[in-house]
Amino acid sequence: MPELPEVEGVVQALKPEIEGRTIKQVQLSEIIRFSFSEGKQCIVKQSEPDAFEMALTQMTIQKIERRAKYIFFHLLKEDVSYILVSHLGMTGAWFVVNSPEEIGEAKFKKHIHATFQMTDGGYLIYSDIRRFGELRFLAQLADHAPLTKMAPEPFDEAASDFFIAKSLLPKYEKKAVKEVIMDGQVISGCGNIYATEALFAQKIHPARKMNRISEKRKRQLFEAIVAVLRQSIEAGGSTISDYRNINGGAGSMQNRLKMYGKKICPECGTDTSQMTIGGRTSVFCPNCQH
DNA sequence: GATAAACTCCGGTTGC
DNA sequence: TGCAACCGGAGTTTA
Repeated sequence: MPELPEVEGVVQALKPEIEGRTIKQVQLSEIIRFSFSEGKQCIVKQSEPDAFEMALTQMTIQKIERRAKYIFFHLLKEDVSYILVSHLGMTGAWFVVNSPEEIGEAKFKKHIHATFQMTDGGYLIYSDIRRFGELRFLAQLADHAPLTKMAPEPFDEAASDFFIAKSLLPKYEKKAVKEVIMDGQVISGCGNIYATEALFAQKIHPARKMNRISEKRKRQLFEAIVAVLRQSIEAGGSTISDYRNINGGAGSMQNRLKMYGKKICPECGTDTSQMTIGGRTSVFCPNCQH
């Protein structure tokens, strides 16, 4: 499942391939169309499928950037700018190919949901096995309110102070630390994998209440999150489950994970424990983490 | 009104 | 071999 480092890898791979190119034609899948006719917004949000395809035709992709776990495609048509917001959900993947047939893995080829044919030939393709991802065409980010409520990028100078301030709010102070750090309105881009790793690195129990952690420890935890995110970006992300980069390739961070998905603590050899926190499976060492 | 918990989307994977 | 249970970002709905 793609988290911030994986999305960063996708964006870095897409940039040289796609920036500056113009979309000739867009084709959405029959599943998207059928779901829409049933009243559901499958992958494509806030737009009718026909309107989405029409709107993106002749758009030039000026710039691609990552924000939290989102990909922003900055678009331009007839001097007016727009944004295509993409979230990969659990199983979304982008491919840049000369023909859709080039997608090697059957399960990705089978679940193609958006095909962007470019004016210079070639295709930008969005595939999504479980359809948890989203494509949202907007005139401006404010047209989707949650995007304006995101915490700053964890690498921003102000992000640590932002985290401290948020953690003191009544809404968060009595919650489990893991639930808080995974909230995109508190810290951007920290999903289950990296929250698990950072809490283990800091020997903090994932269920510990926020108000039972000192400011100093909170700042240390924040730094641990930033460190593990940076390390993972350098390693090309974690290849777990259905994440692939745009070449269908794999990162290596999964080999460096110390607690996520582990049965035994690598530090002390104790069997790890599991519990559900904020609706998510959480792994920790009952001996090391307090 | 603010907050929280429940619910929704889905198919590959796992376990019986 | 078949089949039900399970999992999870982020948004929406219900309590």
